[in-house]
Amino acid sequence: MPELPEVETIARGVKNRLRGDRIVEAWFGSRPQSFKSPPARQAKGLAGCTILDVHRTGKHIVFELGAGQAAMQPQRRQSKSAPNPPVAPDAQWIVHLGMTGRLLVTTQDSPVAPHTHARLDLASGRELRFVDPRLFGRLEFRDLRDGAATFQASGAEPLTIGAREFAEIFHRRRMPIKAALLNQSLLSGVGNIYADESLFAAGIGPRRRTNRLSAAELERLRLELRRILNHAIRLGGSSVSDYVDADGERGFFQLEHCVYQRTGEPCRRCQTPIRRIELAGRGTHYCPSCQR
DNA sequence: ACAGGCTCCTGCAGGC
DNA sequence: TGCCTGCAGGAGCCTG
Repeated sequence: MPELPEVETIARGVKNRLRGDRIVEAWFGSRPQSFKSPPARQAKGLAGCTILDVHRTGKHIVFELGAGQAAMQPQRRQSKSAPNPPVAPDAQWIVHLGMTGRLLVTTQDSPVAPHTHARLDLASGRELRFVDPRLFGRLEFRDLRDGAATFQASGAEPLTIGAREFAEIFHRRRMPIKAALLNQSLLSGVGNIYADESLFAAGIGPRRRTNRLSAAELERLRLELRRILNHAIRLGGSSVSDYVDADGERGFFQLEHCVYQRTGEPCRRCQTPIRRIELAGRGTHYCPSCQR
């Protein structure tokens, strides 16, 4: 299940492979759940666009697109020396992987996997495919020339948020801290794994109400969350090619979880069995001794 | 405005 | 061996 570190790694991998390539034609399937904007409009908008950049915002992968040939010119002029200057995009394609969504870069003749909901034919002869068995992922196209707003995450960015803003966000709420970490309108990108792991690292019980946490505890949580996310990004980086190319989720779960899905196993710090409860509708794992 | 619960969807693990 | 049940979860929506 891709959270911030996985999405960051995938976005980097896709960017390295596809930047500068052009979408010749796009095909969309017939599962309406997958499409945040109408599939016919997405296909029409994507056709002919050049992929200028790919990056992560929250758990979303954002493709910055240039319409037609004009977008390629600045890249050609600059190709050898300095990095390309930023080019204002004409459109964006926004991919949310949900739980089971994957982006695959394949050749055009490779067999189409079940649950493939979108295929983009590329000028390089390759194909970018969106595969998503559980249909929790979403695809959206925004034509910025039509006045659509640039995509923005609803919550703050966990890797860069400062101490004051972090404290302000959580201090006003009364919900359990675990629920708050999962709330994407507060922080964007944290999912179940990293919520549990960061709370363990910070020594905070998942049921604690956010407004009852001390300033020191909130700051500890902010720093541990950032540390764990960055650590996971470093681990994920090594396996991006496997993931994007073919079948591998291999490598993405190298991260040594301390609590997540370790119910009943001994805490790595104090040997107390890890406990599992349900909180905010999610399985929640914690050490009853280390987390207060 | 906020908190919390429900729902979507399918693959897989575990039990009988 | 094969079927059935329950579980996994991101985020939008609904209710209190």
